[in-house]
Amino acid sequence: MLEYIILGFLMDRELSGYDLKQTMASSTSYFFDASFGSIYPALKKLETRGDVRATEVVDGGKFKKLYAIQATGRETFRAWLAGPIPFSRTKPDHLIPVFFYRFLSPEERKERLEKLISEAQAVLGELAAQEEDVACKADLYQHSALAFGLQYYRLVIDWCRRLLQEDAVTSYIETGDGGQ
Amino acid sequence: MLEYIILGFLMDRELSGYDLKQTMASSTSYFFDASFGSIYPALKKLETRGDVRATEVVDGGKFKKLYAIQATGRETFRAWLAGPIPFSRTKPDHLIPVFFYRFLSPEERKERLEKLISEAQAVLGELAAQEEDVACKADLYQHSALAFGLQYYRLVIDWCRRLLQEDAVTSYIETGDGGQ
DNA sequence: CGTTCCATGTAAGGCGTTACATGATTAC
DNA sequence: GTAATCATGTAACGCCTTACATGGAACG
Repeated sequence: MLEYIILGFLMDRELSGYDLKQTMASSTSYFFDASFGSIYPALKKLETRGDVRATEVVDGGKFKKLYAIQATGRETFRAWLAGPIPFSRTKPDHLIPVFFYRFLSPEERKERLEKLISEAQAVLGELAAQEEDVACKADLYQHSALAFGLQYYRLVIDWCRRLLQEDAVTSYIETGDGGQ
Repeated sequence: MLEYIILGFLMDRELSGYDLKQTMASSTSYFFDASFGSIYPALKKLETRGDVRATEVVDGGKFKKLYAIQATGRETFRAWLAGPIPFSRTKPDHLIPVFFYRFLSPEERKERLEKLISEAQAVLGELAAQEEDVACKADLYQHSALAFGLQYYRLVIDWCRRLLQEDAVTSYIETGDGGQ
């Protein structure tokens, strides 16, 4: 996962390991964050694979290794972003690809979001079923945890639907044909 | 984490590794789940430590190892539940202790929930600040991810407040003094 | 009599963290 | 001059997953 996120950030501009850490801290830290201990080895691995290439520079008297994404890296990233991303119940992983949705076509985005909605609805259905047979044997706190789960998945679904709508409007404005 | 959750489930009744897996699947799987590959070694570790004790039984012609929590195990669990649990931004870990809140006193619950609220508010504040300086340079999708974060933390805060209130009412009914 | 479910466990490996080690530059 | 920040990296370890290995019982 980390490797793809790094590639995603490098899609826009060259960054060092330190830059990546800072970028994450100020943009994705509420759903994804990584330590230096995982960022640096990940960059090394990406370089070995040829997905990125490092340039050693001195910027303002400071030594830096700037990593630039290569053609194969862009391909790796695209393939990951366009491919199926397993739905996680225990982490808001669905936010990660969304962060990079600008690299997908309107059709691909629509497909992804609709899939996300159906997956979230499936879990919501399960939780709703749990709520019924749990109402008697569960205590206030277990019930409250379940209530959180229900609200959480409703939030996910509403949020996806809103994004789907906004995206359709934006695509319409940009292309004049609603992405058809 | 897993070890404590196992202890939490064993607080009520004896369970086997298989039972634990099933119990999680039908109660905590939307915020916590574990595979057999982690459950069995965890039980072994807990047994070595003396927190649980196993009894081999034959139930309906099927071999089973039922684990019973011991006094030291109850103490271990209590200490974990009453102690500070690091706030995670990337996982809804805050739900885990709540699931076992019945083992805390009303005062402890109140303290925990208030702390959770203040931690969530701190993150919400950060995200709100991000939203302002990000509004121009972020695209629809990055902005949407941030919007999800904002709504998520609002949900966490509202949910904590509601639980805090419900808990106060329940404690009042049960003890007749609101837990004072 | 084969498939599914019950039930326990191990081995290898992935993916990440914390703590450590190093050194330059900047700010006070 | 010393503390904070910038910057890179390694080593040890934690904690979990997947895949595998095994075997009995129940269902049709």
